[in-house]
Amino acid sequence: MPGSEKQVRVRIAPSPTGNLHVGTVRAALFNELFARHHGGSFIIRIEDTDKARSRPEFERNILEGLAWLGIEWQEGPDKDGSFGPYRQSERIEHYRAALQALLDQDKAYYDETANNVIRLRVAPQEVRFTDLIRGEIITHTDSWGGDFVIARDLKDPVFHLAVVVDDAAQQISHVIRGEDHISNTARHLLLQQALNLPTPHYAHLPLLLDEHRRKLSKRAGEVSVLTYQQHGYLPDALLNYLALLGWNPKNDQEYFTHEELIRNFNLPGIQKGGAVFSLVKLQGFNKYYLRQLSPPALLAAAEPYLRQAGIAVDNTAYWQSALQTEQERVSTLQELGQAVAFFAPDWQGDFPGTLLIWKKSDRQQTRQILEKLAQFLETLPEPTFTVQSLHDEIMNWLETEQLGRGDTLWPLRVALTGREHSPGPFEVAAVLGKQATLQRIAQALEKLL
RNA sequence: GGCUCCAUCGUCUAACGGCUAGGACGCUGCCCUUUCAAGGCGGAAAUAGGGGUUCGAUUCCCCUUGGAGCUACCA
Repeated sequence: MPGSEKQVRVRIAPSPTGNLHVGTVRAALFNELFARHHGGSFIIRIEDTDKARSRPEFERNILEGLAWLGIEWQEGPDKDGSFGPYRQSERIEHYRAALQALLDQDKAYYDETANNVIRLRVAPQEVRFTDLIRGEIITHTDSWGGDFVIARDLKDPVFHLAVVVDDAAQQISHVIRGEDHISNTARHLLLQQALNLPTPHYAHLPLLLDEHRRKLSKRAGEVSVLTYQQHGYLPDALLNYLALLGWNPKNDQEYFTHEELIRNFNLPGIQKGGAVFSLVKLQGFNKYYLRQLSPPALLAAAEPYLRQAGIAVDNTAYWQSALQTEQERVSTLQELGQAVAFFAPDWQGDFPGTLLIWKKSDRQQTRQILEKLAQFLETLPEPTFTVQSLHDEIMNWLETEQLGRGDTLWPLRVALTGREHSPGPFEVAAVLGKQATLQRIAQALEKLL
């Protein structure tokens, strides 16, 4: 078309028949990135024409999940624009009018042989359109049998009719949706022709696949965003990972902020083949984003998970330091909450005494060393309880006492943490402070009697 | 079955028709080291097969094979 470029308006049209799905998130993300890259609008339209399965709590879950991820929309059921309403259940009049027009012009008819549903008349023909990602796609109407159902009755339209009417009414310029809709597109084109409506551009995204390379579905497991939220994945990590599933910037960059994604996003960077959703790789991203958090941000993010692990955060500085010792060692906030449990002031070291004994040592020797170490630590002033000073002091002491590192540091670490694997003893002791450190060593000694 | 889409390491992917096919995650060897991580330095790992076109195909065309999606009065 000559003249000014049409305003970019895109949408996602989730049906509120389940909690927010990662596939929906990725479609939402790609639409949002496309809109913002082109200075356009991103719209959320709730497709609740399936009255039996649609539920308001699912709509809420979808909207809250997208907001949690930092995906922004300009118009939606909770954000009025000039193209509302944004729930199909509230747009029945539009569909009724369209259906009536089709019936009046004899472009559609009541099918008396099948429950009196309304069908669109379709002359046998080839339907073609240009997909922005795949190029020209040609379908013959014979392949699905021609006339197709567009409504159960005047007030009960089927998805095909509703999308076409709404996309036109809301001036959608680009329909960016899952590959599973490719075969529906021909029907939508036919409907647009019958209703004299414009045809938007279409771009069909590759599917998200499970480990068996089948379409990611609820049955396949962890597809609900809520689950990832509960497990302690960071929104930025999920967003970054999802953006790279089926799209890439044509270079080696892996980590993107939301703004960088907006700047770099384009349709040619979208892949044609389906992409397997890998929890392992998502964990890698989450680990990376976890490491980027400042101590206050880390505490803020981790607090719900600490509470979940039975930890009351009464001392901000203490818990910030405690979290830092595990920050690089875990991949989710949930793991983090469990990992720092031993820092609780009222921790009762519930571990077997044998765990205190280093592989080349024995019970008696371990006891003697811990006793001596406690006496030595007793002489250190409180300000010495920093990672660096403790390291220097204890290492020096080991040398003068002619003691082995493993023989000493392993039991110390276990005495303080009760764990086979944990942060180093200096890090932990520095957080605990002198008093708690000595107390835990004393507690451990009792296990060696 | 019919229709449609797709095809580079295990996975996500890069490579104007032109270097030893690059990166990331994972796996793995060594170093570091009190454990586990982290970190440093290495390694294994891919163009599905067959025909063309071309001086030259990962790249373009065809066939085969394989996979997926759709095939609802669900969206």
